[in-house]
Amino acid sequence: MKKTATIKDVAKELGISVSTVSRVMNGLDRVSPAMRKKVLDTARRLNYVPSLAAVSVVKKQTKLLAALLPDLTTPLYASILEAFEEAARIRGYHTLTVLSHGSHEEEMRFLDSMVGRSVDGLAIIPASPAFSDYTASLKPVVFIERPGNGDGVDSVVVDNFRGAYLAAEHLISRGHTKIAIIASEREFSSGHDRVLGFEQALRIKNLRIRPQYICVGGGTEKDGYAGAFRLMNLDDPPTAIFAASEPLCRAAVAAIHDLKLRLGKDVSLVGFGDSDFARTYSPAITVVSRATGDMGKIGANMLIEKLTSLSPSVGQQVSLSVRLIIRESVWTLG
Amino acid sequence: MKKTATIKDVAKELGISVSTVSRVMNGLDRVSPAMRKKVLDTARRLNYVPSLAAVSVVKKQTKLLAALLPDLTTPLYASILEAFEEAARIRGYHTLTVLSHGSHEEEMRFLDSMVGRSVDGLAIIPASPAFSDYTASLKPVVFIERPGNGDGVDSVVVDNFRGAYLAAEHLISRGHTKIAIIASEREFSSGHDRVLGFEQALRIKNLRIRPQYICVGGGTEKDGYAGAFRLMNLDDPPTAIFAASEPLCRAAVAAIHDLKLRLGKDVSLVGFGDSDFARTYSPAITVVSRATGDMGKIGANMLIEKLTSLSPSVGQQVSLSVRLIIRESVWTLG
DNA sequence: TTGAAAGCGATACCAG
DNA sequence: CTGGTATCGCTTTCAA
Repeated sequence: MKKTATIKDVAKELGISVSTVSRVMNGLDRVSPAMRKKVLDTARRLNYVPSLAAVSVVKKQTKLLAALLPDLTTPLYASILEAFEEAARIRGYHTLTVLSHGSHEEEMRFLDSMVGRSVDGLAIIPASPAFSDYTASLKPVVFIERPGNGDGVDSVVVDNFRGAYLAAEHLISRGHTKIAIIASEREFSSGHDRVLGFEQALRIKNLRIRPQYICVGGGTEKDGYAGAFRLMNLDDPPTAIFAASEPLCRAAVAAIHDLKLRLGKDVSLVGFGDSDFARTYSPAITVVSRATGDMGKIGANMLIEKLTSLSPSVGQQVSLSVRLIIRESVWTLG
Repeated sequence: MKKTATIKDVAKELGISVSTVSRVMNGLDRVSPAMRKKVLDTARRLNYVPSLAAVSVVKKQTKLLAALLPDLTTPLYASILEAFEEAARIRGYHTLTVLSHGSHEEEMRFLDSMVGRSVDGLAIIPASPAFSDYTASLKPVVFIERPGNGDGVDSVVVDNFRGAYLAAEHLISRGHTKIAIIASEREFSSGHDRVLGFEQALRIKNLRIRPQYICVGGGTEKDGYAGAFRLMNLDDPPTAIFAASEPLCRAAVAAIHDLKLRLGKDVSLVGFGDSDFARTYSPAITVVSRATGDMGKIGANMLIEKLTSLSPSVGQQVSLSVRLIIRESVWTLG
């Protein structure tokens, strides 16, 4: 491991002061072109790069952003982080990634460890509903995918209500009246909003909301499978299902398959969230698609804006629009 | 933003020296229990947490690991990073994530930016074959998923050769003799090894390797689709296909579907790399599964071992075993 | 235009 | 056991 040279090494090598080297490295003026060149040359020759650690001690900023998210195997989160990292890097920031695995304890541990770890700002995809405003007083924070519940915290979320509304509306427009929903309550706000949007569509179209068609429970594939199974075994089963998350959608498909029902014929389906699965399954599945990448990108930009802006806007809430991707899993009735 | 207190604040508050505060915070002995308690209390009260930036200036270590990978939308990479982060965090390290998006320029830029950014070690999932030994002299490095090509660099990879061998062998054991492979050459070493393993199995079983069945090209879904399409339109098409990567497998399935062929009946298929898609498609797809999480975990542990060990072993090569998950996409011939 | 010196936040050695 | 102080690598007035 060749050890990196320090600013002193460069200064000594040239018999000049460290101040000058510092000026050159920071691209400040007040330094002669000749000197500048000499410094730059030996810096390169000695393989000198300023230590960010030392810089951040004095400058009190690290060009480091921390991102907290539940996991990376959920494509949604991976996609958000990917866009976040890219947007951050473009603006000169690096991204520190921490996974909470859905545990609120881990989330709190993260917050603690980020106080000392000098990061400039925090991006959080909460796993638990209970994010106190402890966060707000700490460092600049932006919540992604779910709103934080402190006062004046920024967040960028997807329009879950409207997404669910679109899904139900689509089903209704295709002649369905017996429509069920499988949603997760564990997803707190987002899951809840999807149920509301769904019900709103039925209400507006004057369809009756049958309690036995509202299947709200866990968010795992297992839960979804059980839910779909129960729904299709009802005396009067629905003709269409809205599966309000990717795993639930996958599970519904599996249940339908196992029940020997033909997807898109015996029963129609709309999912929430696009995926390779929905895209390539046969029949391909109609879904509500959210701009997942945008969430990460906008999140990063909002955060950096807060860091650099002199009058940081606070309490900003961005809600991203969704769109319906119509494929082959919905049958036209009547 | 309440600004964090410094060690001086704590010392001043108690009218003691910073040395003592430092000792307490670092859990050193040589400090009276009474004093220890007093310091701890006021530290908490003042919301004091040692600045890691300052610490790393003097200690020359940051407890920060940098991970470079092509992207996160590839589930394999996301899975590796997830396991890496967790293993690292358990051992007290944080993970800095940087994405190369497959560009070697980005990879080099990463290396450069990591010199100044004080990170203790580097984990790299190379996107390009050309990783000079520039890396070796920089900081402790471990390569994941593909071997680095410097001398004495550590790496943890999957046994691609054996995986492909298993896939072909399985197909052969089910009576297939006309077996094709769709592989990517862009995946350099890993793709190459898979072709070799595949051919080796045929050779050992005394099957002829027909050049027109060896379909080596790009790694995208588009490439895979074209490949499968071509194969099945041959005068004498294969009865089985080994798709040597996840996207290629998805593409092959799509092509087979579009050709109105029945997967698992008209044509058999084995994929490389498990996925939700392979698991939930109908028929479910037989695949070679690699322990993706292990790669990240082992990678992190190897790296940390190098950092902490007094006599770091170098040039270590770990090759992870694979296994075949038999599902429904392979038909037993006559 | 350049240099000297103070300071950032923390550690560690040396005294007492 | 506790305090003083040099030091880490770098930035930033303030003089020259």
